[in-house]
Amino acid sequence: MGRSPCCEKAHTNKGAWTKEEDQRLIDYIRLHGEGCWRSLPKAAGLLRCGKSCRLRWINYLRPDLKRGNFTQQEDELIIKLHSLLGNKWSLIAARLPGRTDNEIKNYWNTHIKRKLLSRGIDPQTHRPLDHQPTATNTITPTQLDFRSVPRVSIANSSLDFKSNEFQIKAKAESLEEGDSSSSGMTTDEEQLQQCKDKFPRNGQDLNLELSIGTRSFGKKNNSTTGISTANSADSKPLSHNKNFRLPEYASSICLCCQLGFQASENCSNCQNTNEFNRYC
DNA sequence: AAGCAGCCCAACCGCATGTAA
DNA sequence: TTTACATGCGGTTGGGCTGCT
Repeated sequence: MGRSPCCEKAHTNKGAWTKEEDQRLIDYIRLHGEGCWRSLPKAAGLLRCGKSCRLRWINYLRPDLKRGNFTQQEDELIIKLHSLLGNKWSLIAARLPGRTDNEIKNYWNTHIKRKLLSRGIDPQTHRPLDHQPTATNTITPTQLDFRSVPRVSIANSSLDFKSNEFQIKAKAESLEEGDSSSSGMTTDEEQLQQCKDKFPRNGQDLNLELSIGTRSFGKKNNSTTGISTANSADSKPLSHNKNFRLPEYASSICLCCQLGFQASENCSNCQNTNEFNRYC
């Protein structure tokens, strides 16, 4: 079954946005807020498709965007997050205040990939380039199908999906407590140790507690996984809900804080509850 | 100065997912 | 339960910019 186009393509502009179009979009959203992207172009007098308007707003016009170069801290945080989440750019962006998924994706492809390759690290697997995969290797983030699991959490460095269909074992905690110098260290443990060496903790312990939310905060519990969705609020887009406030769990899952990111003391995600900030 | 190649990034496209009817 | 629609995500593209010859 083919899908109908999202808009009437014959009468829409494409390509770069003009200043006038930008201003129209900004003015409209200031007056009416985000949401209902399909009808927005017509209402705002723009000859653009709704998706294009949404993208332009999210990636370029939003007032809370941080422009300019990525800092060294952001670089390292992106690398850490990518090693955990894979190409889940929206999840990564949710943990970098003021950065968009598109921006991070571009930055990854143009800078960080090269940087990791120069360090002799495979950007996809975060393993040494000469590493030969074995049958017992743990699953890399990019192999995870997050969509099949509505909400998962990585707590205490270990988790199971769907009754042991597969398992990730990140042993940072046990390494922390155990004797890493022992000759009995496994290959994975060695790699984790290397990873720990590569990413100094800025004086704090690395806590891998991580929760991954779906786009909408649905009402249902997932009985097959036994993992409940985050809240029971209205599942409409956040901007549609005038009573929207940051979910209660948000501060508990702020990964930039959990990772010991130095700037976390001032993490705007944890403090700011306006609707432009996504949960972090 | 002109031509070329490579890089960067804004924008597009197709697909997946959630939801309302 | 099914279907159509709206939205969001990730991969890809292409035009502009920059540096090199």
